Amino acid sequence: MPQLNGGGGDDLGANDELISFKDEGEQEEKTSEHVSAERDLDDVKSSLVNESENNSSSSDSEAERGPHSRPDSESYERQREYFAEVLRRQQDGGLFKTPPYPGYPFLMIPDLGGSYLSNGSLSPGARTYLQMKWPLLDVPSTAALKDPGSSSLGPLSNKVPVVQHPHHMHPLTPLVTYGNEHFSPGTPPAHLSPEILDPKTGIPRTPHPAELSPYYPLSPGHVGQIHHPLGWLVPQQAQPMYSIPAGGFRHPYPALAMNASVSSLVSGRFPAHVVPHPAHGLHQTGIPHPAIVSPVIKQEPGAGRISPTAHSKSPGPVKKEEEKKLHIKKPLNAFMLYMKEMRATVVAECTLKESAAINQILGRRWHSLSREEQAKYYELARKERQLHSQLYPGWSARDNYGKRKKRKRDGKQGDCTSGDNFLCQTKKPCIPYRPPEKVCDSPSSSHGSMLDSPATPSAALASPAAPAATHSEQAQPLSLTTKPEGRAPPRFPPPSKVSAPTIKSSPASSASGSNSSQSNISPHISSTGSQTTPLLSRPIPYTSLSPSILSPPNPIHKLTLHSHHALLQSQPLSLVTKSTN
DNA sequence: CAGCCTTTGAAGCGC
DNA sequence: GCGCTTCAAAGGCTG
Repeated sequence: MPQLNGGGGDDLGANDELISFKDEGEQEEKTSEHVSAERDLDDVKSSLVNESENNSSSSDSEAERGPHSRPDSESYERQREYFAEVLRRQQDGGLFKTPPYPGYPFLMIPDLGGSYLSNGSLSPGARTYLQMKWPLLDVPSTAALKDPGSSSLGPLSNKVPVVQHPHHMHPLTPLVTYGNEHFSPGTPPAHLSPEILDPKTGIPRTPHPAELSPYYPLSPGHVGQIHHPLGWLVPQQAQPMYSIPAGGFRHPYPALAMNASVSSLVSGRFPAHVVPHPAHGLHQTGIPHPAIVSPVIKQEPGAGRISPTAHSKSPGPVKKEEEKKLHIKKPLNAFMLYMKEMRATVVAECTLKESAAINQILGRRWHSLSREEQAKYYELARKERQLHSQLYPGWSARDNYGKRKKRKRDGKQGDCTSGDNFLCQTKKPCIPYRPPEKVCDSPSSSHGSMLDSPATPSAALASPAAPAATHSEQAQPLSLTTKPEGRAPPRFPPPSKVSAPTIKSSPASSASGSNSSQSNISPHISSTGSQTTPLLSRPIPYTSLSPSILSPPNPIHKLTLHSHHALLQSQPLSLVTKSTN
């Protein structure tokens, strides 16, 4: 299993906080394998990369030795250059002219414009190394690496050898939610272009996205690998929320991952260079934000589209046109992050695939989460919004309004006019969603009475981690119409009613001030009973699903089950969940 | 094949 | 300030 080694290199400076990932040699071996594929191109006998990788197992690390790892390394001056370059590149997009540190995967980009040595090998300066600050967790089959297409650097596809380890998610993994379409082949990073020359033509070209960032090479199939849902959050790992993970390549903001130190992320402070150029919405590194989606590319994922535009040097108008097409997605909220994280688990547990059903379960589980657990997601969401706003200062959620296909709201409302006005009072009709063959679907019939008890006791007891009180919260009565009967009142009483109104702007800040709000919870609990109003007499929604399934085992939940259903409580909730299978 | 379903939260808009 | 709407993810389903 992979291990985390705090502090990848003493010389990393800002990178000190990065975690060097070393898989007991396996990692480096695979990286070496990766590098070996490059040799098809430059036919290097004494591959510096390989050397560094092979030597990395020795006591001396490349990081420590720097350029002097090479026997012919001469001068102190060169060593100085080396570290200067390292530091500079760390702040400037992660490209190295010298082999990166061992333990960190990288892509070697031959710079054919550079000079060749007399022996035919590339001079050290003829390579550019794209440092991956997050180590490779796994490397794909050699077949993939030795794919002819990958032998030439240019076409390093998105399938570059990065596979996320299923059990170690990057803390930000759930943030990488902008789909795989981000890597739109277009949008050449201007400042990187000079760094990469087309291996065939020698003409400067725009690097393929995979060359720029390996953080998003995962196919959708890889994304859903099962892992401990909160593995990266659990305190015992003692990792900061935004620490570099063991497994994560898929940083939502690759550019930031490459440029901003973790501490900057955690603290919320962003180096000036992180702030993107407002004009085009791309980070300095040229790596598009994952939230940026080009509709065009989304429709035609084929790589063929890349580009005339990308390769052609015609910057001007065409480029602007493409930029106009960029779609910056909204940052994910806490629940979305949670869903991303937990979906695979729920799918595995319940053998469900339909997102609607899964989301129902996740919704219940979300409410059953402890305050602290939710707080983590709120914090993540807050940071994501923060990053998003940093990257796209001028972006507004309004920009995306109407970009989706218009929903058939008119149709729905038309239905309302036709009858069941009760259902029509809400945006979401209270029609239970029941996937046909739901293994996880619980004994809705046998335990229907469960619905009468507070759906999520913990929700009633635990105060939120302080999400910003939102309209959703304030409009909770509306939500109740789609929730189980007896659904707990809003866990997060509107600040305006409970605490300082200023909380709304900052979930995190409200989290810190949640204590004050917590004291106001019990009144809300008591009000639960009074909630048995017409609203609750509405058709029972999906929540016929057993709470034991919908909610993860939870002490509070157990307690409630005990009080309401001693029979069920007699067996562990987890068993109850399993038994449904 | 576009849109729906389903969840919560964030944000925008109109009143 | 409140209520409503839209969008964010996801993937099967539907017309």
